[in-house]
Amino acid sequence: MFNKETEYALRSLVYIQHQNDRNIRPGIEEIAKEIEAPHAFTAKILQRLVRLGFVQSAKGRGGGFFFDPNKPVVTLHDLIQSTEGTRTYEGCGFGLKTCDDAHPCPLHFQYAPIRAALQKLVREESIQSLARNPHSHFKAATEK
Amino acid sequence: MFNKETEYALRSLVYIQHQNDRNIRPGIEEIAKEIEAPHAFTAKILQRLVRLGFVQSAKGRGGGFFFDPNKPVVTLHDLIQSTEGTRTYEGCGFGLKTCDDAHPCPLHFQYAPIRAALQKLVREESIQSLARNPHSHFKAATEK
DNA sequence: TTATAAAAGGACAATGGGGTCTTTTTATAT
DNA sequence: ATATAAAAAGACCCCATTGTCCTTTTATAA
Repeated sequence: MFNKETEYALRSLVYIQHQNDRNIRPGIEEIAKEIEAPHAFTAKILQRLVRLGFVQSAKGRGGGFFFDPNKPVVTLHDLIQSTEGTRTYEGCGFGLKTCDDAHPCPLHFQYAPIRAALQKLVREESIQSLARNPHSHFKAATEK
Repeated sequence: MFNKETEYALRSLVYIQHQNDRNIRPGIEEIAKEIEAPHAFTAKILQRLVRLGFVQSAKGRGGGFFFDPNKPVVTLHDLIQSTEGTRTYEGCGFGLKTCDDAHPCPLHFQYAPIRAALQKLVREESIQSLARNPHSHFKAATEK
């Protein structure tokens, strides 16, 4: 569904929140290993996410990544907006600049409800909701 | 939703079928102009689609692109498989190699039904069904 | 049979995605 | 204070996507 940067960002943040909930502030090596992503690239991505304020970091001994519990949750939509953009679930499936019920592309009435469901998903789910999802057993992640 | 190549391919083929239904075999200049895509790139894409047998072409004066009415319809899934691949609607939303009901990623139960709807869409809709869709007014297409 | 109209083919180029590697900065434990 | 552990920063690289442009082949109309 999403590109590598978004996937690594998503998995990293969920892992960080998951560990934070256990009073651990994981470092980049641990994160990259656990989510099965290249560590240098993951570092770059997290660096950006820290600059954007999605997550915080502490340098030096005992440092690592962590969330400020006082900040609002980070929705998938927030995250995706900052990485690959929302074209995937906000644009016209046919690629038209203007496409709506009044001027539909040939795919419009079939695609619109799916796109709406995607939008609902990314706006309702957050790093926190995923990290605390009792139905999932997220440990390591892998991709070809 | 899809990348440029897929979008241009999709719009080109739908336009060709639409014109064929009016006994016209459009040429590359006309197609590119109508779907608002770069003509040289569109030519490259159509060249590939001809080689793959999705559509046919005639060289020389009075030439152009056309579908063989005796061939089976080209589903969106067929087309997408030949361009960007089906990762968008077949992979795990979280990027896990293995993710199913038994070993779900944190997004699995929310994403699975949407992915299934996407798969249904691309398998049920075809170039032909889109070209003949009475509810759409596809003329020109545009994208930023 | 020759000029012309069209698609096919191939070389090239810009941009962004997906990375690596090394150095620098910062914090902390000793 | 100093060695050490960590994140930050920046230079660099490869390749796929997204194109352009020029030449060649093929068909047809005149």
